[in-house]
Parts: sequence; structure tokens; C-alpha cells
Amino acid sequence: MSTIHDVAARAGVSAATVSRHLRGQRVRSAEAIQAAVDELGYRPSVAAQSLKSGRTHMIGVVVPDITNPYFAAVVKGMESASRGQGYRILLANSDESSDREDELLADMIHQVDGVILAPATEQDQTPLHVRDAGVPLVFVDRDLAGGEHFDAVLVNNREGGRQAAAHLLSLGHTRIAAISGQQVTTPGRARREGFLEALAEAGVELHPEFDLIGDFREESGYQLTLSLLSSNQPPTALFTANNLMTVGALKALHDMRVTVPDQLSIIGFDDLDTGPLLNPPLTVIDRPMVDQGVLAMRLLLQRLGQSDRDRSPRRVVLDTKLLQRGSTGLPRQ
Amino acid sequence: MSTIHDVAARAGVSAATVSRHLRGQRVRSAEAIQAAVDELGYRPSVAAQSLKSGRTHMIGVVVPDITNPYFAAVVKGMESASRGQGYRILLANSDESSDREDELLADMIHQVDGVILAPATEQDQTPLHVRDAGVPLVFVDRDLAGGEHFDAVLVNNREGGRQAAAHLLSLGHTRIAAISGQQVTTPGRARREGFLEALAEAGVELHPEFDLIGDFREESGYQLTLSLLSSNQPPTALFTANNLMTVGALKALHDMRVTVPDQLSIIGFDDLDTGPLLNPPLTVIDRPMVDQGVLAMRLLLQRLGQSDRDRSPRRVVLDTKLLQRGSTGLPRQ
DNA sequence: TGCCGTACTGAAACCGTTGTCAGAGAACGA
DNA sequence: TCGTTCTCTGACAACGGTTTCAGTACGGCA
Repeated sequence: MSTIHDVAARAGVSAATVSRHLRGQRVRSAEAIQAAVDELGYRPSVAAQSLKSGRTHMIGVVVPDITNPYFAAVVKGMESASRGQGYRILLANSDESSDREDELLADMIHQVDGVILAPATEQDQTPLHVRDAGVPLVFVDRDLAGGEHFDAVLVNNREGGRQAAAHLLSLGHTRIAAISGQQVTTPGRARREGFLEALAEAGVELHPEFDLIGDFREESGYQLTLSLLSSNQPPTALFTANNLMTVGALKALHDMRVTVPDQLSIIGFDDLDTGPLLNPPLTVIDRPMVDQGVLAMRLLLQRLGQSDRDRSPRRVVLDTKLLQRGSTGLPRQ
Repeated sequence: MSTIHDVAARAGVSAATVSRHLRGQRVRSAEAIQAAVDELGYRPSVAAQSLKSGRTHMIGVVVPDITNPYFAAVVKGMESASRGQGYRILLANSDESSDREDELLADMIHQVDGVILAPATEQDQTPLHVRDAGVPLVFVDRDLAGGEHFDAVLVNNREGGRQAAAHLLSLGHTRIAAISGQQVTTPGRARREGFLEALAEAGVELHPEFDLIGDFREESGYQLTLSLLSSNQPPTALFTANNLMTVGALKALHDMRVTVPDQLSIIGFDDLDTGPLLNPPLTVIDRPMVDQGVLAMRLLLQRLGQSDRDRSPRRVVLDTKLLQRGSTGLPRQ
């Protein structure tokens, strides 16, 4: 590994001059320096630059689970938006654990220029520490209670929940069940609230035993669906509040030989790549995925730009959309 | 941001002593130092440590596409294996582009302690530069032509291809088609070779027009399947060499109202989360996913351990397994 | 009493880069 | 010709740690 001094020696100038040349300043011996750089294959030490400048050109990204296709798409969006801007992504999974998230952020703060986070709970305090440390922070997918002072890219989860309910109601369902996510998370809480709200407005009540709370993982969708089916008067329609729980629910229905939508209509939140191929094709509330990552990264990079640090928070809220396919139908008589 | 000197001043000792305490050496004023550390919330500067030690505690991970569930799972495995070992993951997508991969690696080399790579082509030269730079490298999923001198975690792709062919042959198919991946990649080449090999051994020939080469993306699976269907004597069975192309193929079959497996049997490579839920459930060649990430990271971290750098390359090859479900059946008369 | 070994300590150098500073020439106008 | 400006330069000091080196203080022992 050659250093800037090696280059300087070879070009017959001082290290300072090499540095200047590399940063684009006019320098008399530009060609000689460039030649030396090329011959030695010199690349500046990132560590030394960071130490000197206090900037690392890395963005910390913390998501609950990278194997969730939604987050994979979001991260891909982030990566493509940071590409060409000279920023790299430091990736970590929180596994939906607030503690793990705390650790990760505490570690990261000191080696990233900014953080994009999908917080494990809305009560999380760590993001405040991140802000206190002067590290710009953008929320994606999930918000904080009182998060208005942070940048964020979200979707209208409440409206998404309402759309799901409205769709089931429009088909004539009244024995309706919902499997929601953790109520301490934005999508967990808001989707359920919107869903319940729309039901209430239509004068339909959700039986407490049909108002289930999962954890956004496939297994909880599976187990909770089994429990619903064991009810002596099962629901005719089901709303599952994210993609993984939807898959779990479908597996349970499959295993229990429940026909969809004849015996049970099901509507999920977040489309699956194979959504149209399922039997029947899956009805879902859909939302932009890659876009959210792109927007979040852009917001953050803007924030990193000089003189933009203190501008008021920007909050982007995207719309959800009903994709009606075959898994929802009229309730059985 | 407090520095080690702030801590030293507060504890009434020198910076050297604080450093010693933090690195676990016996020190007279341990309590006072610890108190100062806690009060100030001191954390060592990663940049300074890197500059001094030459180690960054970061692992560069370059995969073709993080939204491919296989790679998402692999990355998750890596992340969990690096957790607790004090290593972080610098993630990048190569988008199956060799040029992009070159850039990424050239940048990364100087800021990571090791690299895990799924190379875009087997002819790639960049990995050699990485090695020359003294940065340990582990291949995952894909190998290099002449890659025997590198650590790697692979699966037996050739055998997987043979299993697929054997399965279709055992059902009595002879008009068989294959949609393979890029022939410059290990999985693209080896799966096809194994597949063709087994057909040849059974005396079955693959019509050139049925021997298609895609690019591991959904769109190519879709388009190539459409072209197969437009043949005036279409195949009765199809092998798609990765998950995304399988999804593309299924969408084409769906759009063209081809019934599976009656009109066409299909067998994929790599299971889908929704594989069992498809209509009919998808027959695939399956392989460990998260495990590959875990193994690759372990291999790399071992390599980073002292005195292990020069040991001979370790190459792990995992087995594939046929998951017979409903998408393959007897050929139509 | 003196001597030796042990346990700990701070000063200083170093990692590689960048920014400051003062100075050296060259170009320019008077 | 002599200032004065302008452009470019190298020496040097940081940035925040870790490590080496040369101590200092103390206990044990003869």
C-alpha cells in the first residue's frame, strides 16, 4: 500500500502538493503527479481521510430483516441512490429487537455520516441520541412517537388499513379478522387503527378474538391463522398486515385445506413477487418499495449537504393502493 | 465527541493509560478511568483506530442483487455470523455487471479487512487484484475459472442440474427445454452442464431452440418462456435455472393460460417462500441459503485470524436436493 | 543500607491525510 | 528599476488513537 508520500517522492514534490492535485487544485507538476499515482496505483487511505475530515462517506442502514422482500427492495433503492454520490452502505439487521437496534446505532454513530432507520418500536429513545450526536437520521417505513422533528419516508398506513377494510366490507363481509403487527411499530399500529376505524364507521365490530397481534414474521401469521380456524365460528375474511404474515396465513389455510376465497377471503399488505401466481391470485394493499429507499437516501444526502442541516424536517408520505385479485370474494352464505 | 484525551484529563492520567485500561491491561486508576468513560459516554474513534492498526473491522459484501431472496438470505447469514465478532458489513450490488463489480472492489479494498463476493463472471480478474492487495477473499455461490486457490462456499450446481434432468426424465419427458443463466457464471454454466449431461446419458437430446440462455432475471425468464411457447411444437417440460427466472416463466405460463403440469412441467432451481402455495406447488432443486452466508463469513473470519492467512484454501460444497411438488408430472400424450 | 525486580506510568512517535502558514518566484504596472 | 500582486510551493501541525521507551515507585532481600 503506497501512501501520498510515496507518490510525492516519485513525482519530486511534497505530499501537500499531491493532495492539492488530487483535490482538483491547479498544480504545476500535475502530469508528473498523475503519472506517479497511476504507476503506484495509489489510493488515499479512507481511514486517514476520515480521521482528518470527520466524515466517513458511509451511511448506516438498520432494518428489521433484510430477507423481507420489502426491506430488500428498500435497501436496493438506497444503494442505487447512494451510488455515484460516493457513499457506501453499512448494513445491519435489528431482528425487530429494540435492544439490538440500540447497540447497532451506538456503534454506528461514530463511523457513519448519517443513518437510515426502520425503528423497532415507536417508543425508541436511541434515535434521539443519534440526533444529539449530530448524525442526520431518516426514518423509513416506520416512525417514532413524536417523530415529527425527523425526516421520514413513510406510507399512509392508516389509509391502507382503511382500504383493506373498505374492500372487505364492500364484498359484504361482517365476520372479519385481522392479524396485525406489533402495536409498538408504526405499520403495526396504524394499519390496524385504520382497519378498525373503517369497520367501526360501517357499524361492523371486530370480535376481540378476531383482533390478533402478530410480529410481522411468517410463523406468527401461520400460528394465528390456525387459531382463527379453530374458532367454532370462524371469520369469512382476513386481513394480514404484512407480506410475511400473509405467507404464513396462506400456508396455514393451505395446510388446513381451507378454500380461498370461498371459505375465507384474504387480503394482505405488501405485494409478493408471486402474488399474481398464487391460487387464487392474492389481493393486497400495495405500495412503492424501491422508491421509498431512493427517497430516503436522497433526503439524507441532501441533509448532509452543507447549509441544509438545519432546515425543517421533510416528511414524505406515499399512497397505498388496492390490488384486487382473486383471494377476496363474497362471503359464503 | 469526547476523545481519549478528555477522558484522560478527567481521570487525571495520561491518554496512554486510558488506552491501556480500555484494552484490558491492569492499571492503577481503573475505576476513575471507567467513571470518566461512562460520564463522557466516550467511544474510541473508529477512524483513528483504523489508521493506527490498519484494520477496519469491516467486511465488504458484493452480490449481484440483494432483492433476489437467495442473496438476501445469504447476506442475512453473513450478518448474523459477523455479529458478536465485531465485524460490520459494507454492502453493494453489482447488478450482474463485471465493470460495476470492478469499481466496487477497487474502492472497497482499502476500507475493508476482507471481502465476500459472488462474482459476475468466472473470467473476472479483479479478485486477483484483491488477493494481491492482501485482502482475504471468499467466494459465495459463484466461483472463478481457476478459483481453486480461493476460499469458497458453493453448492454442487452440476449435480443439481443432473437432479433436475433426472427427475424430468423419470417422468418420461423427452421434449425438454432449459432456461439457463449467464454461461460466464458458475451457476449458469454448471447447472446447464449437469442438466445436458444427464440428458445426453439418457440418450435424450436438447433441441438447440430449447436450450435457452437467460440472465437470472425475472424478465428474461418471462420472455424466453414466451418464445418457447410460440414454437410450433413446444416442449413438455422446462427447467429454469434460478428463482427469479422461474417466477418469470410462471408468469408467462399464467399469461398464456398454459396449464401446469398438464401442458408443461416446470422445475426450478432455488425454492421460493411461496413455492408450496403456488398452483400447482412448485417442484424445485433446493439448497441451503442462510447457511451459505454463515459459512462464508466464518471462513473469512478464520482467515483474518492470526497465523491463518497462509493456510491452504478451504472450499465448501453443499448438496442440492430435489423437492418434488406438483408442478412436474407425466407428459401429455 | 544498598540492590534488584516488579508493576505501573507519561512523553513522544507514528499511522496517512489535509489545512494553515509563510515564503519563493514570476508577472505586472509605475 | 522597484514595489506589488498573484500563483504556487513545502514545512508543519493537526485529527485520535496505540505502542515503544525510558523512566519512577515500591517491595523484598541480603
